[in-house]
Amino acid sequence: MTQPAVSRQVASLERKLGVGLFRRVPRGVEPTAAGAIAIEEARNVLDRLGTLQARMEAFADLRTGHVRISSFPSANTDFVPAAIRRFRDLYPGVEVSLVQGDVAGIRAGDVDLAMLTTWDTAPEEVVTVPLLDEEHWVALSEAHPLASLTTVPLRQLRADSWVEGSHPDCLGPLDILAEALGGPPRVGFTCEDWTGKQALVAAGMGVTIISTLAAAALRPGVVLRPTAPRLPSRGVLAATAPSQARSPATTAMLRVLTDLGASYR
Amino acid sequence: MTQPAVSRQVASLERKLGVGLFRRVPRGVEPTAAGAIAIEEARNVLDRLGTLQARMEAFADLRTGHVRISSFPSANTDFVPAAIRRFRDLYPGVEVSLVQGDVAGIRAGDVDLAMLTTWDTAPEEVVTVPLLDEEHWVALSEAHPLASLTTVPLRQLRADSWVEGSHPDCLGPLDILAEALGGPPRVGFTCEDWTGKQALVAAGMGVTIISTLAAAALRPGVVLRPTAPRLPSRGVLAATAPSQARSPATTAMLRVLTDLGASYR
DNA sequence: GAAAGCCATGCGCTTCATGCATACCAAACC
DNA sequence: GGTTTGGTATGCATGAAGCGCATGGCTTTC
Repeated sequence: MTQPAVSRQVASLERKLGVGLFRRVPRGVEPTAAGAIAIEEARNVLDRLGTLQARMEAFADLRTGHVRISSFPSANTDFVPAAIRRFRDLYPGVEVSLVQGDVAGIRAGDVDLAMLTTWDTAPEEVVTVPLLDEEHWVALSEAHPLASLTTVPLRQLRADSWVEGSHPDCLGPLDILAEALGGPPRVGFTCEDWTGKQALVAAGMGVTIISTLAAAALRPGVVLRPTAPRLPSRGVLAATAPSQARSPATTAMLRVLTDLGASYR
Repeated sequence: MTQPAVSRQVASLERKLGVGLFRRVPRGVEPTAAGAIAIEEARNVLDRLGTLQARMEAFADLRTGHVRISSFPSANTDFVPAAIRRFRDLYPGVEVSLVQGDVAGIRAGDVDLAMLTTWDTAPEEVVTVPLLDEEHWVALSEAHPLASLTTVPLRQLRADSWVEGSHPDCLGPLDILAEALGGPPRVGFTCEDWTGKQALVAAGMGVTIISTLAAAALRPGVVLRPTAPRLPSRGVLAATAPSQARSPATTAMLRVLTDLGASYR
């Protein structure tokens, strides 16, 4: 800012306030009593503007903020917790929540980032980013007659009892499984969580399907085997608001998720 | 301010800060976490700006401030104290000082308002405002032989002892007095202050000249008489910086002085 | 299905602020 | 005493930024 500009601004301010702020002395200017107070108060104003900007930068620089993630059981087994762990190491000031809710929560403002699979349908207005592709294996008790095979023909599981979950991704698209089996699976148990399902399988009470993400927390006594025919793979996605409506923390979390997803390949 | 202007400003601010401040929801906007903080801090900034303005208005509205006046003994006798009294009644928040210094102090910044007479010379760059014209009388002891006259011929005071002060305005231009007397006055005493001079006069130790302003505090035992020929009158002025460089308090004091001067006529 | 709210954007305009060059003033210096 | 120097105010022209109006797009509501 050049000197004439300052000169004008000061003169204009003096006119607006109706008070002289500077006395013109031989070798420059000198604040009047009012001017000294004006300088003091102006510093206060600048200080406040500074803290405003600093607090906003804290959001932009990820020293504070909040990300709310909705996810699904198999992603919660290992992938999302690992992402949260990495995120908190990188940005300890940012709060991370795992919330109940689905992808519709993004539009409603209840969720910042939703984990999805390609078997889900995403609304039009959210952006989905592919993270990784996962395979499906059949999970058997290590005492199961077919446990010694390297690849399990699905038809031979026709008579087995199947453990399903309430979440639709638990056994995958049932029609595909039914086709491979040669008929609808015989569902012996329904269990919400992976721990319970694996416990049932380990106890020899049935077989089930486990995907890559859920396989990270495999219980002793349970073995995984590829199937013939192969079960279809499934893409895992993250859904967020479009980039201009995304918070810096959400963007950062998305980056952590894609990085982590890449390392899974 | 119209809605599109606000919309643009918010968008621009969000771009500058790198943080979204409002989420666009179906029926309007809603502050984000960062936006809520920004609003809070913005209120702080506005508060500070408000106090800045309020404190400046306190100067403009004469609820605070400072006037430094330099004056001379006869004006200090009654006129200036009365003006200060009236000023403080009108503007109790404004501090008033009587300072040592002369009209040169205005330029130097030590004095805001200087009392002058037409017998003084004022620098070019100050503004002088006439307040009143004062007459001069001869002061005699009430026991003085000429005290019974309504008008005292100055020639008859040729042989009297005169009391002068160190300040040049005490006996007025000596040459005029000398001409009226028919010769230089015989100076018997020199006394700085009016009280002392009047005491000497009351004690019959000499005579002196007293002007209108000094006459306000006339001591018992001293009488004032017009002279023949009449002594010249003298204008009393106030000198300040030019109006655009004047503080509101100085302007107000100048107004009080002119009002009070007018009431002296 | 139509109407009403509400935010974002294109467009044209005005206003404000800035920078450059310069005038002006007083002090300091040779 | 004249000249140089440090510093502020002003005329002028350029440039940018902000505003208002009108409009578009989207959603909710009657």
